[in-house]
Amino acid sequence: MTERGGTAHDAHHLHHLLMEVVRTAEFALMAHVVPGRPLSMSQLFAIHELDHHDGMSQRELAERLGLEKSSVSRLVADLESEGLVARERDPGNRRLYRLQITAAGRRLHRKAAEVLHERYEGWAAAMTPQERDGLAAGLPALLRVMRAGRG
Amino acid sequence: MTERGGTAHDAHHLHHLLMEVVRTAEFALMAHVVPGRPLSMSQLFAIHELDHHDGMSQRELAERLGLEKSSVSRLVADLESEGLVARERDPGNRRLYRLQITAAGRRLHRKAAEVLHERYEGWAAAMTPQERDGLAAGLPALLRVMRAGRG
DNA sequence: AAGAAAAGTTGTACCGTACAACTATCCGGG
DNA sequence: CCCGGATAGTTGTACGGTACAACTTTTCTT
Repeated sequence: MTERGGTAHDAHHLHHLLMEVVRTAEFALMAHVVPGRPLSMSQLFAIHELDHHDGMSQRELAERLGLEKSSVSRLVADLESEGLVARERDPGNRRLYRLQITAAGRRLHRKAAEVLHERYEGWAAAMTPQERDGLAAGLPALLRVMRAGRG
Repeated sequence: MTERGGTAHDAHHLHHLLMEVVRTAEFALMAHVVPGRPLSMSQLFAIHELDHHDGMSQRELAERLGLEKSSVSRLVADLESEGLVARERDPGNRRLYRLQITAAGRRLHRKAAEVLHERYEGWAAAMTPQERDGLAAGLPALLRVMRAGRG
């Protein structure tokens, strides 16, 4: 790694940091989100989307989640079997489902959001204001540039 | 942004950001690291560790990677079968291996580091200095607090 | 020397995912 | 009106990455 200019060292440093974040964050974020109910990140995302956009089709959900339709088919089937979402065929187009979160699904989502909120607040409290501000500025930027790289 | 204990909004905001980062970063980081040779993140980590600490045992590697010894056993067996690492029993304690990266392993690591370095520099170039500095301060802090959360 | 501990291996299972082939429904041009 | 193609979803299957438990081999302790 030839050090030329200020960013070369940064690059090396941040490359390690990023890999560590990827390896650490999923667990730190997702572990024990809801006490008796293990939730995968995709499940949580799905519930979140469904709580915000009622009546989505599975195709649309798949797009939002970045998953294949078959994966979503099974994902939703799971959630349905636990009573977290309801699927009804669209009467005007019986090919597609109108997905609706149930009351139980909403409760779960609310609970998860609560837990995650508290978790984040614990983390935030353990950071300095500069660190928090740094993240608040840096993470969106990071997402922006990572996404720009590969459409 | 975070001053005055107004962390509630931040918490919500950053919770989403984090989840997005987790979902985005692995792909953005790991895709096409070495042209003809798909590498998992754990494999890359392993090669990195082995290039820095010669003669590690599998147990030690497992610790560093945060993986179970059986997973590492198979991981290393793979790398060995591709000629990227060599294992020899320690003559002074034949229970354990002394893992050594091979010349080919070193070349691969160097290549991967190069690609990732360029990739990061592309990202860095698309960020403002504040954003870069923010990440440089925020990511280590994030790791610190996420790790503190669990033993 | 006996038994516990340590390093690694193997069998098995699970989760999340993708891809391909399939069914069911709908739509538009002959 | 019907048929071919598009669209939504399902099912079969496979794979990568991981963990856990049971096992072997070697070493350490008493």
